[in-house]
Amino acid sequence: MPTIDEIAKKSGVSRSTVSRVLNHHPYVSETKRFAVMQAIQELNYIPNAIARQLRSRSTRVIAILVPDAQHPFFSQLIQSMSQVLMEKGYKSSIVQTFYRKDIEIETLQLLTCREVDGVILTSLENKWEDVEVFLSYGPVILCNEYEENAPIPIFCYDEYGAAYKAVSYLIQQNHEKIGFCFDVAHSKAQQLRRKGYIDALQEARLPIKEEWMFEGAMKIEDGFRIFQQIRALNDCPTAIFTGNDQVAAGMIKAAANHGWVVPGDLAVIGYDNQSICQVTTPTITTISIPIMEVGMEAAVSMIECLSGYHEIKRTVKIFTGHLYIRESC
Amino acid sequence: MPTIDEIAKKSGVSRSTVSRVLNHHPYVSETKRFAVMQAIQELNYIPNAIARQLRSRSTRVIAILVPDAQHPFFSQLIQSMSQVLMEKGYKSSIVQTFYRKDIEIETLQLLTCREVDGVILTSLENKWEDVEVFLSYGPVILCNEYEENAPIPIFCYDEYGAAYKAVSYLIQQNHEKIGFCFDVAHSKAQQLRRKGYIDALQEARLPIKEEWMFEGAMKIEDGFRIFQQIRALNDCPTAIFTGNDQVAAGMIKAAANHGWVVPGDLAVIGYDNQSICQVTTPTITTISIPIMEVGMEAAVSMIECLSGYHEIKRTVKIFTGHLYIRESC
DNA sequence: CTGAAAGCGCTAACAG
DNA sequence: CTGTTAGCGCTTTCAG
Repeated sequence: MPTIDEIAKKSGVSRSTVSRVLNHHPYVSETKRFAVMQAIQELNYIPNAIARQLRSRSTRVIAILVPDAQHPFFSQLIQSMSQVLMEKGYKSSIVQTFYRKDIEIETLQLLTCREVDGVILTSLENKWEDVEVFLSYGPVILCNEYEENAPIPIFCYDEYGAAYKAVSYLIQQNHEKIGFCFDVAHSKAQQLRRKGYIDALQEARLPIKEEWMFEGAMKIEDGFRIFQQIRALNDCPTAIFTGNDQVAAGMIKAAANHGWVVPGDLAVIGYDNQSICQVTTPTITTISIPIMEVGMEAAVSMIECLSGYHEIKRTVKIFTGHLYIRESC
Repeated sequence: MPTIDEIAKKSGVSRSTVSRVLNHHPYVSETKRFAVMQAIQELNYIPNAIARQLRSRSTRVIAILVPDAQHPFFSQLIQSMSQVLMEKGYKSSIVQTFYRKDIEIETLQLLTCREVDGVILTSLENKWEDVEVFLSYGPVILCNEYEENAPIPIFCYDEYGAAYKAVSYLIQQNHEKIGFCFDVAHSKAQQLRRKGYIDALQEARLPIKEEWMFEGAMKIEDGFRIFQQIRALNDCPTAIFTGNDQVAAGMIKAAANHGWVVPGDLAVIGYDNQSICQVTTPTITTISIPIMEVGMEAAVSMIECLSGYHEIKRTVKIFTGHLYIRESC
């Protein structure tokens, strides 16, 4: 593995000159540039990235934190962010928290020790105070999560509005007993959704029952499980806002397997508008949100923060979801 | 951002001593260790990771190359690999090739410039000769792809056997016109699958028609599209080996939308045994393969290569898939 | 047990 | 236009 010094020696120039041609500086004579290029070719030289990073104090790596890379929602976010970052010459380091606080903090520490240039959080496991201390070390961006007063760029959905819209639609269909699913209780985004759900019910003077709210709703299997929980209830909801399409798909299938008719016996509404909505029977009515767009905007914003064109300050961009009606309610 | 020198100064020792306590060396007096620890605490010091990496010539970062992080198959692989790597103190840098040759090469170059310690390839876009040149710079592992003679660890599925098994099952059900889907033609794994498909047909003296083989089969939408292609054929197959569950799900739904009965009018068989198999109507008969296990083993193997316990040599571990019968054929 | 010194590979003033 | 020089922050001999 040749170093810059070997190139310098071989091409008969100083190491600065080699560095200059490497970095496309002007003011290098054609002769020397050529000699250097040739040596680089011959020795098959590639500059050591770590040494450069130490010098330049920048790694061009962005950490993207997700709870679970396997979930379609997050993998879509990862895909869109990575693509934008790559196009701009940044690499993305994906870290899964598995909903664990400690992993989130450890990753933020990569900022402190200069191993990454920035961090994009797609969920928030810790209290904001515990995250805030890292802000002085580099840009942190919130995407898909909301935090009151956080002085950073935030890209999120109108969770309140989406839930309100979904539940209102169910009410409009004459449902009076409506359930709600969420993933983790500590998420602000989920709390906003819950508020939308409750407000819609309250305005319609419909019953609000704790036993109609189900935690841990992320995957198809959770849909199976929650259907069983519903079935076991004395007083079952007739409609449910599942919070994501995977859960909706699982619930629809579990219901069918037990002879329930969807939407007749149980109306189901999803969230995200993923492809899976189109392949279940019945197909899934859902909240359509611009996942890729949000990922891309967050990535662009990160790059802007890093280019230092403007100081990092609180900006909140809220993306609106709209109801996409199919067959499940 | 304090450096090791500031800690040294503050705690009244040399920078070597600070380094020693940082690295849990023995032979540091309790008094000094304590003083250093205190200074670290007070100044909130975290060692600069890049400087360490430059010194130690190791980044503890593994690049994981996937064509598309959004596809459930690859996101499962990513998840399992990342988890194992994280547990062993490695970070994973996910790079999507989007099936592009140049991105694959660029990522392998990260090995050359020491920015990553190893590379795991979950697909292979370039000719092997073009990848081989990077082997001298660090461990490269093949996972989910096969390459004759590559002198590296390979973890893959018995693609030939799986396809043969699936197609034989369809033949057993008295199908005589059987179609085949694949993602990209240059993949060795896909070529092996195709061979299994063709051999099974040949042994049963069944017709082999190029027009029953469909390229670009990756996602639900591809299932929709390929169904349309099938429908447009003068002579339609009565059964199809879709190569992945997403495509199977899409095809089943498209068929139903056009009044076809699955499996009556078209028998469909998937691959991967993902959760989606359980939510379609009919549910999907598929080839079940141990995706997570393969990912984990590949990650473990990478760590072993890096620990240098044994030299890197060709090892081929083939995982067997088995037929998981549900309703779609 | 501890400190001085050398250097990982590269960049960027600075002075020609 | 080019070379010398001084580090980036850390680890690790090598002598005490």
